Amino acid sequence: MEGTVIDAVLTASRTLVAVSTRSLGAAAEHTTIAQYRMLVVLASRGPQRMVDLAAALDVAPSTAGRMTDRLVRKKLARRHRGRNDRRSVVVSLTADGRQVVDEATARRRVLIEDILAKLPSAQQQAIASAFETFAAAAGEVPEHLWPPTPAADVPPAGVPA
Amino acid sequence: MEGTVIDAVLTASRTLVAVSTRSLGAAAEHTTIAQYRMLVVLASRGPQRMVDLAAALDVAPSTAGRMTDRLVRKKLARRHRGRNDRRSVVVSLTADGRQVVDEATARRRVLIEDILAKLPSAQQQAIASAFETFAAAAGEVPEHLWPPTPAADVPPAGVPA
DNA sequence: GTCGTAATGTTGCATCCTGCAACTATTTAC
DNA sequence: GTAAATAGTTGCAGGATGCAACATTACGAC
Repeated sequence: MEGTVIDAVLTASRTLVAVSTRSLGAAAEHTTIAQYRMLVVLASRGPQRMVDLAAALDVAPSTAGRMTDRLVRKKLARRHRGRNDRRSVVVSLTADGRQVVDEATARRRVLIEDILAKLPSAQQQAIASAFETFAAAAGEVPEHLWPPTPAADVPPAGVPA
Repeated sequence: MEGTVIDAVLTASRTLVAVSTRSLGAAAEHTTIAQYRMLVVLASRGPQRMVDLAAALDVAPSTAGRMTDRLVRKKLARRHRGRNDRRSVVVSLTADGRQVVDEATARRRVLIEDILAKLPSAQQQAIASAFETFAAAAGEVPEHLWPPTPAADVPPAGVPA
């Protein structure tokens, strides 16, 4: 394959990674990147068991558990006991947690918009098309139907207390 | 501005952030992401004063200092005393440090190549063009002339010991 | 030249992130 | 009904991070 193409993607990659990082840095006052990643998973996939959450984040269950502790302390997430399987713990977003995710995404949009605003409309279209193609090849879910599930901000089913 | 364009970029952004993360996870055995970021800055900008390094990474000087401690312990970086300004400390890469950066970049190239390989050549060209335009608008240095300076792996000038 | 101020790093302290190993509570398989 | 697998939590250890306090060095005003 031609190296030039990869070079172009690699360059843009650095840009976007930087944008994402910045959108968080200035973001939620005291929400860390790790915590934000967890919020995003919960927002996009809905309430998750601890194990699945850990797997989605690619961290050890103990890490996911303690991260959940902190999010709960900040009222960004909740812990529920699974009723089918009483071993399991289900973590879900609170309204506050959802808001943090929404705001961060909004900030990122602004940063990207600032970059695109420098270009004529025709080039913006070309970029949209190319980026869509790329994301599709990578098997990513397109933004306009993201998050995949509305992710109801409630426990999976009636939980006693 | 049209939301669709931003959506496309945002989607591709998630893809690339994931790729970058993965290229490190499997990467240097015990080099963390933070350490890797520092190595990249040193590789791309050459030896840096502690203050500038901290600014480039957007962390506090104390963090940069302690991160440098760890990199030095692993023989990936060196500490020098500035001779013009004896307050300053200059950090530079060792050959080992440079190698870590090169290997991570190579891994990332492979991941991106895997994605692009699914597309016909024409689309690859379109992607290259669009990504270049985007990166240029963001003011990023293109990959084919990166790192900007050869970043000589030596102290800025004759340092006594 | 001397004194006050600014710049550069480092250290102490607190908090978060992380993984591994050990342990408890449940569930499932035989 | 007991053994094995699964789900979480806790103890322990090390890296990442920022803020405040401190020592050194440089620079500017006089």
